[in-house]
Amino acid sequence: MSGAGQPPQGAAFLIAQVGAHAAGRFAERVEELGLTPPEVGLLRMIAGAPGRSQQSVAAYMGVVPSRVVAILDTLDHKGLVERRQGATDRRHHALHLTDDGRQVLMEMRQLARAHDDDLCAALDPQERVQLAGLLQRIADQQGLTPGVHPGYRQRKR
Amino acid sequence: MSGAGQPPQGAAFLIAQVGAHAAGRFAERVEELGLTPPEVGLLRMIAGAPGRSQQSVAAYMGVVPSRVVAILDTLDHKGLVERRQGATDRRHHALHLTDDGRQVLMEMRQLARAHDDDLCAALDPQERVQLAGLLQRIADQQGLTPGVHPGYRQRKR
DNA sequence: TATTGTTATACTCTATAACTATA
DNA sequence: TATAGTTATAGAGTATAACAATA
Repeated sequence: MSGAGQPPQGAAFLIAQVGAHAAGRFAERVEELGLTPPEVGLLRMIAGAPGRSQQSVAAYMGVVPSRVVAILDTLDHKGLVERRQGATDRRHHALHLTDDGRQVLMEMRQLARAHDDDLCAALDPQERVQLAGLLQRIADQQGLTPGVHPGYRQRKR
Repeated sequence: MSGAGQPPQGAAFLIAQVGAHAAGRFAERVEELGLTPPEVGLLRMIAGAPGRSQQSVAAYMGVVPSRVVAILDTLDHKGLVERRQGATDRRHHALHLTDDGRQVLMEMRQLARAHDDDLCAALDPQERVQLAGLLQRIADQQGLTPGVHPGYRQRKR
């Protein structure tokens, strides 16, 4: 019942704490679309740069190629993406969204906006921009890849 | 190689992205102390409120009691915590840090400060306070428990 | 021989459920 | 009968490694 009586948290802990909360809430929301966060990430990636190979996407997302196969299998099975076999090199599969995939992506973006609004309900619009600006600068300085969530990443070294 | 060409990220995504990065970096750091993030969380919890039972700690951290047993076993084996059997009710184990545990906790706090500095290297001191303030307000409004990282949480509903 | 994608396997983390000892 | 802690088990998520097809 009683608090832990600790000193005020540093920025790093707060970022990790609120970040994990945000990721969890987002996962709950996209579950209503029948998607998992890794699937959403892959969908967004393909939408932003259609035609890329699985190896390329795996490298960009920082996951192992076999992981992309697994995620892609579920998206493929749901009819949201297609793997088009390369004409010049038949080993390559060019990744594209289907019409259904584009539709789901739009719903997902709408949901993401609602998620954003809920999470930032404590802030006024100006503060929200301020927060995003500060975080973006940290992201840049830390060398994070834009649009890539490190949550489902390959272990380092 | 090319970016994904997406629109600028919303605050929620940035929080989750930078938060996951921060958690990952922190995990790498405490690994040098031979600790995992859940172990660190439990250490901090016991330090902040010594003598609590395992059930009480489990409820506060939002994890299942058997999870506390597992984390506690490793901390116990490392000689950082002790379970003192309750005098009035012998089912209760009152949790306390050992001298070694207090020592490790101090090292951990030093390490946390360095982590904080590294993560916020892009910001000046004033901006850092500003960021922490904005995040704290979100944490409060979202009902997050102070000092509890939701990363290793019980699944909801 | 090297590369793309795939399959098979193992490992880690966490929760659920059954169990024990106390109350 | 109920509660604190424990043990046993299972599931989800992810990586590693072996493999097949193609270059």
